[in-house]
Amino acid sequence: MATHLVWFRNDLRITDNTALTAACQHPSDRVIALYIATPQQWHQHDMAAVQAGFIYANLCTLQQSLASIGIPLLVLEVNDFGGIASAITQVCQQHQVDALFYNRQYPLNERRRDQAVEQTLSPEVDCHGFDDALLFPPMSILTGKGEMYQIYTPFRHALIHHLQTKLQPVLPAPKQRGGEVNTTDIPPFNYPLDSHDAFPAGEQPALQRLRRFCRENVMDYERYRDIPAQDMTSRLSPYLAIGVLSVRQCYHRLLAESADFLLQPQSGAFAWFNELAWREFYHHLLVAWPKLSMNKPFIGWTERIHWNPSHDDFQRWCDGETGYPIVDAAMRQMNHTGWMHNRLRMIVASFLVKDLLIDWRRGEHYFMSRLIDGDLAANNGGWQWAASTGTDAAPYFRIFNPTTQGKRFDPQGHFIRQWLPELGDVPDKWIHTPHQWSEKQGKPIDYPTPIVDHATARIATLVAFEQARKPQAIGED
DNA sequence: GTGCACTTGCT
DNA sequence: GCAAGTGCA
Repeated sequence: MATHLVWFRNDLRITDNTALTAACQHPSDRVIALYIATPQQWHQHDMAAVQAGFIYANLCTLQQSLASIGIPLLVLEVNDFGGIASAITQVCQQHQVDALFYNRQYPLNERRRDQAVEQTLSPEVDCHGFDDALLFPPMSILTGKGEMYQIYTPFRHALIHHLQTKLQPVLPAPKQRGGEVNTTDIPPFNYPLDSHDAFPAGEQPALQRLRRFCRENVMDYERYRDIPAQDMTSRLSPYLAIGVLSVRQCYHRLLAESADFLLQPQSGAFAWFNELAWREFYHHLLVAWPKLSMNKPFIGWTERIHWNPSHDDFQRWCDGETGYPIVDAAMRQMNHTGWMHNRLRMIVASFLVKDLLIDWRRGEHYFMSRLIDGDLAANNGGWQWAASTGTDAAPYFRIFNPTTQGKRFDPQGHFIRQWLPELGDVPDKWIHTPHQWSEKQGKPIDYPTPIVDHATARIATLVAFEQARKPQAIGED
């Protein structure tokens, strides 16, 4: 009989958990689980209080579900990654652990942390890392030249090929083992913890939501996903971000409901699959190009852009006080709920970068500090896409018009009115340009005038990008 | 080399 | 129509 320690990190579930399953392979072995909170590290990574609260809530349900299969959960708190190796060593000595099991995390700091742990523990403790967080391990989906893709569409083609030939099945939760496990309440982390009713904690609510979405909503996803007032998105991102749900579970569930969706690129199921594929793409990218984890843009020359350093402009964007209703409503949705509709994320990101000419990294960090589904790879990928600094050739001269976007995706202003009650009197026709209505009527409204004129800002941004791209053209002749 | 294609737009 | 390059097969 051996003692196995399962170290939970971004995989707070017992179903389809590769490391947990491996640790439980032999019924006679003793299995204990461990989670280590790292408040200092979270702070450095701008983790949102809603996400920390969500982790805490899900850890509590994880403790229960682990107890139900006879596995006790230890929860420790260590300030940062530096203290983890010694903390785990101590646990291993206390419980006479023979082997450590964990699912790999791919960002740079996490990989370094795991290396340090393995070095410290070996050879007394066998360490087993598993690829579990993605459909396929990073650097396993490659071009003909053996390199990671830089363009999404060919990556997706290769991904589909892999899915059809070598995807792992979903793993069931391990069978119950050993005797009863007593649980005591997990003390709250030494970190701000917020919670929100919109995302109930636990694997069961997550799986229910997944099943329901794939059964009832996904067919309409292509048609309605861009309408924030409709809210036809899956709302599964918070669960995926901390691993309450696995992406394999999502894919298999989708396949169970729409067996041939890969043959129907127009279907809602395919559109949603695209989102899972984007997640996969961005995670693979982050591993292939470490600079992406180091605050660097993918396209080098964009480092030469002279960003607007304004603290005030940035703050107004953060607070939803820009005078562009769709932008402000979106920011207030995020500030109040910890979540923002995907279409709106693109709109507000484009606005910060292309209208205010503010460094995308400030927006990226702000998003992380507010989002319940904050995920380094997806968030960075999304921001670099919006800022035109990323892999895909989203030409920088393609700039969202916030008013046009608002009219297209929230025509009657249903979403805007939800978050900007001060615009209650503004007729639908003017809901995207309330200041114009106000002037016309001679009625003041309690809402800011636009922080910038879009047409003017657009030109300025084009110039700033063009100058950065061709610096030698300046001052010559 | 050679041709095709490139998330979600805008004036 | 833009506008321009280059990743990928």
